[in-house]
Amino acid sequence: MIDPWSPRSFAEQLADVLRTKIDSGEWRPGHKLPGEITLAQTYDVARGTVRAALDQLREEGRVVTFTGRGTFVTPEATGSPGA
Amino acid sequence: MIDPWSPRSFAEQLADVLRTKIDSGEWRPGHKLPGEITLAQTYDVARGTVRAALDQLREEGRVVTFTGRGTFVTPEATGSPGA
Amino acid sequence: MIDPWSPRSFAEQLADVLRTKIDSGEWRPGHKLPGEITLAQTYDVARGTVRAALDQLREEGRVVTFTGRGTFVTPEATGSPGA
Amino acid sequence: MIDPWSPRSFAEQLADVLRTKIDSGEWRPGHKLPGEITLAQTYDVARGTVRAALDQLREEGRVVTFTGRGTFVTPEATGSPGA
DNA sequence: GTGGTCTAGACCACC
DNA sequence: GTGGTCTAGACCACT
Repeated sequence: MIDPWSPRSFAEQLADVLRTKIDSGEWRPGHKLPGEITLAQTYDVARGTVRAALDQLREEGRVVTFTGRGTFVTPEATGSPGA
Repeated sequence: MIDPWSPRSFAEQLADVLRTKIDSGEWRPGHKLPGEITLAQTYDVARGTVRAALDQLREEGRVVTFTGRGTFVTPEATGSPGA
Repeated sequence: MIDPWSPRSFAEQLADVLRTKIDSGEWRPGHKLPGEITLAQTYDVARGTVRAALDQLREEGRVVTFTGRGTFVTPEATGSPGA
Repeated sequence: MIDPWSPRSFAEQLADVLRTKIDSGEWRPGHKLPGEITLAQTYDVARGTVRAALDQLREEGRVVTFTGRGTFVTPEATGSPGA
């Protein structure tokens, strides 16, 4: 899903992928995201890249993270309220 | 009552729930709290998490515990003196 | 080992039994005694009786007990220093 | 170094050991303590017990810990200013 | 019954 | 790598 030839950075691409899951409703409000390591393995990117992508989503208010607990989809972050 | 997606840890959430019962006067001074095991079952958390929550309330001076007897609401811990 | 027809109380008899194990060196300094429940089952006496016997040995300085840890033979409590 | 027959709990004993290293100046201000897992292995106790010991030293102001970095001796925690 | 201590393991974000 | 949180279980003395 991450395209090395894309003009967008890995982090941006990963953020796009995750953002889509959130906005599409695949990951609903309150959903617990996979851990950083799992995401890194799943998309074959470095952990730093995962952190950069999550930083972006955090700034957008789509996810919130809590030390020792995990990263979660913000309750009000869904683009498709229906579904 | 414990929300895994809350920004607060399980222990903090449980402390919040218990603190509210105390401050609201639902549990009046001298009231004996449910046992640690009962609380763990009631809120579906581990006993260690219950103890962490009670540790917090103990530091706040809202409850006192006696080995072999239980945990009780401190005489001066109520927010609603009336009732 | 506890004789219902003995003129000595169950607690005294149990204390005698345990004291012998200590003084004889069978239970050496630092030895951790069986738990109260185990002792009660082993000698077929009530837990209160076990506590009474242990109280006696504590007064004699032969054992020390710590909440949540257990009861131990006092380091200097052996009658047979040799062994 | 942790004595199961001590009158003090494992956590207290471990706190004693570490406190001595600090107060004696063996671990000077700013010194980074071994990680929790290392301490657990070194003293053969569970990590939870290590954390209980560190909690105590933290309350005493002898150490400070930073998530993801480690636990360090507080600048003012030394008993032997010279050395 | 109660709380107190300890174990062994897991998964998490942070650096 | 680090510490932070949580689980599930054990055994203990105390009341």
